[in-house]
Amino acid sequence: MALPSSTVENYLKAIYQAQSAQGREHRLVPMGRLAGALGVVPGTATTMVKTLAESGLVDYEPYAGVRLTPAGEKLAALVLRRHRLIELFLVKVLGMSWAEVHDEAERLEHAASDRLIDRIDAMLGRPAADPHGDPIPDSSGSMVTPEYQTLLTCPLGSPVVLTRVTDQDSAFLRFLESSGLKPGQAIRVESRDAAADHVVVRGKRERQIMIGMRAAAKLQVAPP
Amino acid sequence: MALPSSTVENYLKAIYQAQSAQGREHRLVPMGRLAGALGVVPGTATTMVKTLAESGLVDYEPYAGVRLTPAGEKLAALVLRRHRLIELFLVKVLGMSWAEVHDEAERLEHAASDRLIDRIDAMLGRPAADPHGDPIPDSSGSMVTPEYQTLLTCPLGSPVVLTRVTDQDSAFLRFLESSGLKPGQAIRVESRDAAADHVVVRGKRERQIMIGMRAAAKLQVAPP
DNA sequence: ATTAGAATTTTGATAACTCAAAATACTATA
DNA sequence: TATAGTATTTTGAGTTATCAAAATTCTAAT
Repeated sequence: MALPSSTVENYLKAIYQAQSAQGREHRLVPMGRLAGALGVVPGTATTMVKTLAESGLVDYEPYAGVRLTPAGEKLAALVLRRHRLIELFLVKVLGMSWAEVHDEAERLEHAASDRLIDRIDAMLGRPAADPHGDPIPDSSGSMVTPEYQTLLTCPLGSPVVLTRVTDQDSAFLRFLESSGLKPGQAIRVESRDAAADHVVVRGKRERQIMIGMRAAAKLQVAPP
Repeated sequence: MALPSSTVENYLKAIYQAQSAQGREHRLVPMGRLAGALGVVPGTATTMVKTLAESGLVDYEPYAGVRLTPAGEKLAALVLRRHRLIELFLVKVLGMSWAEVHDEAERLEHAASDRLIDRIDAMLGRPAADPHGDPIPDSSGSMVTPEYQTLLTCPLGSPVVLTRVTDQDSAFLRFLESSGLKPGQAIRVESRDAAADHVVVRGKRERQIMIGMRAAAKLQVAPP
């Protein structure tokens, strides 16, 4: 089969991510959601998804949604692998900021050869996660996704380590960076106040940070 | 003006390179040559060149050929800058082989942002030339192209330094690499024999290498 | 069960790039 | 200067990916 165009890669990636975002397994991604994620009108997504279905990369149920086939899932994982390795490389080797690498990787992921990706992987020591804590699939496309607690669900008061940030918005990332809230950082949740819709976190050098609950749900943590 | 598509960038680059390859200045590049360089049929090149002319990037004279305008030349130089910095980066930082970086750079040059390119440039210490000895334009698009002698024209017997290889063919590059003939290498031309169509070079560790004259013309040298 | 409203699909166009092959213009030689 | 041969341009058509807006289908509330 021919190389997938970068458009195809983007559709597969978006479907993959929408599927993971929507709870567990075999859930169909509705066209509206997919179109929104890709910044196209729904009709465009419908058309494109039908051709992906003909290539055997997705299962498509009219009026219901799409789901990746195993073949599509593998391809999507390889795109994510490229994306995440590139992000980590840009941060670690080129010293770029955590917040600015996403868009860069978004373009480079379609241009980098497997050979280059493998060099990068080797140079970084076969890392398990990117700068956001997102797990990096291996070269066969398989990935282990640990289940973490979030700032909303972890025990109060105990020390935990920030492990993953599930939002790529660069303003949000800049805020986290300026607050010292990067993956790897030891923190603890001091209090939660549902009425005030906030969580208070004690971070780096005992600094106290207040975060809205919506945002707090995007910060995942693990026991130290 | 909108970002040029990678197709436009490739046309400009090809015109630039054809112009430099064809001796001096204001020479028009014929459509056949351009089409050949880009791997498209001549009719395609004609059509595309007409739209480039409408954008003010080239001057087009029907049946005669194309030439870059100053605007087109600047854009082309910036593409070359990206290409050459990426090549050097892949060799120096990622340890890729001299012969394999060209194709990689060919794709990455359209995806890398100015910001990334500047990081790379800084990390490499604002280099003047890429692994082939091709000069790297600065960020304003200007470039100094030193005039070198070639193995066919340099003095016989005197030590010289290999400075530039004007051929990207990867089989040729692999041959050079295995012969120790990389830019920077000190060598001297021992003899030339027009009848036998060869040049004898004394290279690294006094090793003797024989090269056809066609190939020798592609190796440029400078006084040590 | 109907039906209003939302989501999805269809239809008809468009833009960028390409090719094949016919038509045309150049050029070099006889 | 006529013309054979080559290079270039034109024409007509195809591909991929997109949008706007009309038509259809689904869904949830009455």
